Amino acid sequence: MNRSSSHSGGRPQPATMKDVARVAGVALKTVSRVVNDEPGVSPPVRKKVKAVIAELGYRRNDNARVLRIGTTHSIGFICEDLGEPFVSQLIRAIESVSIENSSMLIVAATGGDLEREQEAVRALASRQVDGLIIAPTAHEQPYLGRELGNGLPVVFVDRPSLHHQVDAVLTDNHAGAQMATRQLLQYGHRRIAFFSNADQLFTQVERIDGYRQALSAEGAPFDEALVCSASGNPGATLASLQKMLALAEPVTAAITGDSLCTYALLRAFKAVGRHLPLIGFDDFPLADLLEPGISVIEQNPFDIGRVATQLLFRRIAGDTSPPQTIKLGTRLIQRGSGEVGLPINS
Amino acid sequence: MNRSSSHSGGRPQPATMKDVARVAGVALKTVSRVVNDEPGVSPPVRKKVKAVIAELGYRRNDNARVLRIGTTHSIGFICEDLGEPFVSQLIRAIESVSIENSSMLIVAATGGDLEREQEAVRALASRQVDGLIIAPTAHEQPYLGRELGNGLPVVFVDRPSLHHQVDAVLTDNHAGAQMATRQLLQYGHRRIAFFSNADQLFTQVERIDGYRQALSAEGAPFDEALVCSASGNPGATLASLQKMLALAEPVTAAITGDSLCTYALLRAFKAVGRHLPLIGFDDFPLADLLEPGISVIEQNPFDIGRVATQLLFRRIAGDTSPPQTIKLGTRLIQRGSGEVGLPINS
DNA sequence: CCATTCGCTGACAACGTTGTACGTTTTAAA
DNA sequence: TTTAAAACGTACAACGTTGTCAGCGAATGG
Repeated sequence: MNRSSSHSGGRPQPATMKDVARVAGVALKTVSRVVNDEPGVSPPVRKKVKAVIAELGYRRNDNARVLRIGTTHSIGFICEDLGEPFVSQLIRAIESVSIENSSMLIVAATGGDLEREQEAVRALASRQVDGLIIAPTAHEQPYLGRELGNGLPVVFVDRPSLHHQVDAVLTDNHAGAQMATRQLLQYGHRRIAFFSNADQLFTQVERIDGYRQALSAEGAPFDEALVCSASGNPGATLASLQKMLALAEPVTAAITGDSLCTYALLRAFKAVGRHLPLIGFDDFPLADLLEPGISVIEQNPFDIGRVATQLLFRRIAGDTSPPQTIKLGTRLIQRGSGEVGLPINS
Repeated sequence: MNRSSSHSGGRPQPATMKDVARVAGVALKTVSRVVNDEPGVSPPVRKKVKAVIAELGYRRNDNARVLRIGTTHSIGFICEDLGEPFVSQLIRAIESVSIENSSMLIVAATGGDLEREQEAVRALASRQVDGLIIAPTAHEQPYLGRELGNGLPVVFVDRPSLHHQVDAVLTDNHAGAQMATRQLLQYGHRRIAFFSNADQLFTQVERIDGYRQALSAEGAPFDEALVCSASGNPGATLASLQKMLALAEPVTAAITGDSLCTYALLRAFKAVGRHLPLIGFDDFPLADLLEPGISVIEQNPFDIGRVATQLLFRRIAGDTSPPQTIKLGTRLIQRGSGEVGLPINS
């Protein structure tokens, strides 16, 4: 059979070490030594082998290698949607740290479906990834026990695992929301709305909780009527806003749970012809160019990814200290030259 | 040695088919048949084997499988920066089509370094990916010959390969820029600037070329002084803009080469206190909420990724028709209620 | 001159899986 | 009952690589 590189139709069979050995007239193991830069091969033989390798276009088959060696030098990343800006920065960081540790990155999206999440974990585990980074969809990962039991290192990002003792790297959502709320309270606001898009989502729950806690710490009443939890939908956001403005004690400021909510609320502001002081979770491009500029609580997805991946590689290297949860701080970026602090009704 | 799942310290050895066979008291191949749902195993035996699999937490080792079967069911994606919004949508599409074809996606970033690009191709090829999607950094891929010779299917996205006969899926940058230019010309503009961020980049070259061609088709002179090619840098953009405004025949409208340029130019507008009619390449969130709304030429990175990946899987399936270049159209999104069409100097 | 070391090379088994070939038992048809 | 075929089960070799060990000649030491 033709095992050479370029000529003849069909998909040519790539050359193997055996082929190289045969053509070079040496033993298989000698080729292996040359390929892996191992000592014990005389310069002339080494040169000859290298020439044949180039001639045949030989490339080492890492799958066979893995079978022998045991480690794949690859990690997996599982999330809901690879297209989100937050995830995009996560991936960038994960890949970058991964390459530093000479590993490759396999990504998988679940679309928020728990079954696909399980399927992804199964597939990645079958491929013998050295470790897994998961931005989980749900609170529970019933399928994860087997993998953890098999010793697969796993780090959660953005959201924790509630039922497994696993490393997690999260944003300090609670503190971030508190910071935003306190800021608005400090400028005299008492009727602060919270626009969230999914009130069962961990990050959103934490943020609403921080908001709530900051309110009560300042003696401001928490009002269910000032919480909108369908803010992914622009229509629902507008309706909510109108309702809140029509209250006996109308809303005077707002916090949004993520950038989609911020977008939706900004559109609602435009629709009602009125702009309220607003602090949004997540920074977004051009936030400073809008009139007024939008203040935000900035998370740092790149850092989350970086820290998580570094932790993962420590686990892969054998670190068996107890699982830890790392919370990364947020930053309040004030924009709009004090808009946030405008007195009520201005 | 302990090959069971959970107890005992250290990293436990995962169970193998051999272990399952031994514990279940059947032959290796019988376990293989059960695992792969092949016929030829009686229900009681099948049940017994499944029970042992669950008991030992056995999981098939796909690397060994690959060695036998030959196909890894994985594809690779190589780009400059995994964090770009454009790339993010590409990945989303590629992963999605990949999963439909029961393949996983391995991603690699090059940071624009040709050597790392080569390294990534080498690594992915060594891992025996079934195919490769590349958003190339440079015009040349000197290293690619070996892989193509070895029969590795490759599809380029966003930018073509100039020296290899390879499939490519691109945006019709030329037509998009022409469309934008014609639109501005139609409203009477003759002094249209082009703000690009890298004039040697394929996409930017194409766009400038389209712009240039549309100008000359309408008898409008092309003026080197109206082209800024360092527009990634906000400072340079501002300086350019000021220079263009100070010309004897000053600029009256602008086209930007990508969203970063758009951002930079918008900031420059703000800095000089003057807003020119603008059509930007690439849509961006909130473009409609700015005052005035920003018109854009919209590309569709998701479609590019989808089409490219579908093409790749056709190649993987054995399609040997000649390499093709697919250009996807753009769409002009008009915003700002006619701002684009405002007469000069309004 | 023999014994020992050293540098180089090769034969072979193993990694975990699947395809092939061939037994053995059960079932159905003659 | 006999015969054929189906159903079930097993043994073995291969996929491409690397670790182990042994062999060989030459150089070194006594």
